[in-house]
Amino acid sequence: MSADREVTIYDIAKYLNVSAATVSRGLKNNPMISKSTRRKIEDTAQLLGYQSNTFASSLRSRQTNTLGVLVPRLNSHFMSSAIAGMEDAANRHGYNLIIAQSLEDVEKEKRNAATMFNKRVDGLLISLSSNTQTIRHLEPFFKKKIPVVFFDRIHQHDESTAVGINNYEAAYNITKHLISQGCTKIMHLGGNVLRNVYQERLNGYQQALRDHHLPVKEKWHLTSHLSEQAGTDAARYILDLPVNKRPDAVFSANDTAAVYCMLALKDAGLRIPEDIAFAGFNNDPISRVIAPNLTTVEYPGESLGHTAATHLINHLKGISNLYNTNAITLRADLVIRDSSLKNKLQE
Amino acid sequence: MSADREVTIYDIAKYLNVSAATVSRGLKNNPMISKSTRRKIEDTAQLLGYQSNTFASSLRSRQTNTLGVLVPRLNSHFMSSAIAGMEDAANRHGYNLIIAQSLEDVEKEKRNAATMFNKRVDGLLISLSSNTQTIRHLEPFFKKKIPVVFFDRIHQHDESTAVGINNYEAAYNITKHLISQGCTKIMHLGGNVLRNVYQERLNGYQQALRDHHLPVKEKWHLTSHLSEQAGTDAARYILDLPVNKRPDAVFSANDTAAVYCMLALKDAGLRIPEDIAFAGFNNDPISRVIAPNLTTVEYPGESLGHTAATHLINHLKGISNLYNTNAITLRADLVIRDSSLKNKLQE
DNA sequence: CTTATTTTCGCAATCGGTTGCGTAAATATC
DNA sequence: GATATTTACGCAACCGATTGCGAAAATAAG
Repeated sequence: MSADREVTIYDIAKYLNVSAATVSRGLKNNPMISKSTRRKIEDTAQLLGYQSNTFASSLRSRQTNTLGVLVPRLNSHFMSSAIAGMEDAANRHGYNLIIAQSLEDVEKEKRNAATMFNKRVDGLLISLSSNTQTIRHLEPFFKKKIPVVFFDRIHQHDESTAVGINNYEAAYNITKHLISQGCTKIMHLGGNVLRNVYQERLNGYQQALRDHHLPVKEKWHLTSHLSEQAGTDAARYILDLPVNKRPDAVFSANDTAAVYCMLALKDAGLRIPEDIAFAGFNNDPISRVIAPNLTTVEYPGESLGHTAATHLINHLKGISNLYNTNAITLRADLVIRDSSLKNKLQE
Repeated sequence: MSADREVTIYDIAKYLNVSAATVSRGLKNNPMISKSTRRKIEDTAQLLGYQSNTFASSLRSRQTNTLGVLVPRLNSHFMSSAIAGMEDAANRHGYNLIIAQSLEDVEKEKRNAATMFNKRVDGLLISLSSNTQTIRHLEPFFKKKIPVVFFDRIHQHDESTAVGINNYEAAYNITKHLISQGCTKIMHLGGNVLRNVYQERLNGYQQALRDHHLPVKEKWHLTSHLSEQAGTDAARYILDLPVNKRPDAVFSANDTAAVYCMLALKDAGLRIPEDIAFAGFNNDPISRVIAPNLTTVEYPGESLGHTAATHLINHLKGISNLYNTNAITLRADLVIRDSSLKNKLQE
């Protein structure tokens, strides 16, 4: 009854006059142990209130059933959905998640990676911070053959899988859509091109312009953190242009910037989509609240997280081999809404 | 150079001709070890590429530097902000977070609690699932003196602290505000009253009505999951009422339901706030995007998470004692916006 | 009733740090 | 210069579960 002393397999062993080895095996349903003693062990464990000690187990067996998750920020709709998906997949297979955020700071990312390594996570799920240049800080993982899966913000690497969408294609298609609506002066609000997602969205946007013989102007490409403020600033930028030089459409690399740009332009009296059409990216909840509803790209956070985690776990369980899979690309459909439908009346 | 063999303190010890005990102490900056050998140990650790093994440490020292976080859902703005705050606080003090979600299911909450216990978290941060009745599944924590901090969805308990806001007061004040705008028929969209937050908001709403001699009608109190669908359903409910029986204001226990109710009512031609005023709860991003902007209560997720985690860590470090603190109440101010300002023109 | 197999289990080493206690060396005290 | 303190470190026993290998017990084969 003493509160501090832990109940161990030795207590169960003593109680049943068997060895700790037998108890250990019995608890793990090892077929080596007879059905009857296995039952007795389980019953006694229940009776004594035994709780397995994960450390002791991890120390010896060299596996933790824990996955590390390293993200730039936790509090965005996309990211929290992705993590929800991961948690669901992990939980389903008996894994736990250790989560840390880099807050877009490489140094913190490095420290967090080191911590995860020290905690001996069985695998790592990572989305890079905006200013990460190399992934040398992940070397310890590669060296020790700890599987790494990149998601969303990817880095090409031979020994890991990248889970995401075809950003190029999505951006290309949404730009094409704007062009099909009669827009010819399309501006792009982009993120740091150090990150593949923003680089690819920029590329898709530019290629669509070129393919439709529209000019690619540097003035129409604004780079920012895609924050609310960035959206508002972009609106200011547009309003400061001479009226005849203003874009007739904006494609933003996320919904937040798009929405706050729209809000400011609406305040200034511009009509959407008549004066200026809008398209975003992510299908964030705010895109369905803004008036008019924002055309965007469905970025399936939850299933992306679920897929990434499941892929990692399958590798750990030996069901599949991660090293053979270079990339997993999820479907990311266009969600056409009123913010870009200039031809609505005609149709 | 063999890839599998781990570098341990014994390797460092052998390299420097000292004992492993000295290395262990040196690595932890134990003053018992001289400055010079401490430096040598650190240098050698660096040289050999030593990475501490957390399990071995946890096994012996009986502490994991890990906090368990158990929430109903990860992917809401409030919750992901709270977790971001916790992560920040934890990281600052050398703690890690293990996160799991109950998906509003008690059984999953129980299983997750057991897992966290087995993982020997140093402390637990929990927000209850909507249908949790008792907290017997947390008994192992209390018995073993593992500190538990409730946040948001609280349960009163002698040996744990509850971190949240004064829901009663906030609801009272926001209802009072609606009354001050001339509203007399105020409807309430509430959540499951099993959870304190929804019970208290309901109480505050009702008391405000009574204090202003307004009737408290059961018909004007809808209980739901406060989802988007619930908001839309509430709108349907309102529209189905005879025009002269319709409420002239809605106070929703969250912003999501409020916003989707607004959208549906606007579609039906009702004017906000002229025909029907609106107030929500949480200050979710969508509340600043909907037109007109939604009056709401600022629920500071990030600082709430930060506070809860810091409080827990301070207890663990012996800086303060959690058992002395019954509750921590954060400020939750009203955010008055256009959705409720009927007197705007007059003012 | 032997001998060969299969089942079922125990022994003991191991995983990698941590820590109470003891002691030699270094420094201080008178 | 002898004794009292302080400093710096080593010894060895843990922490609690896992697992290769060997062996006893139970069952099958002849």
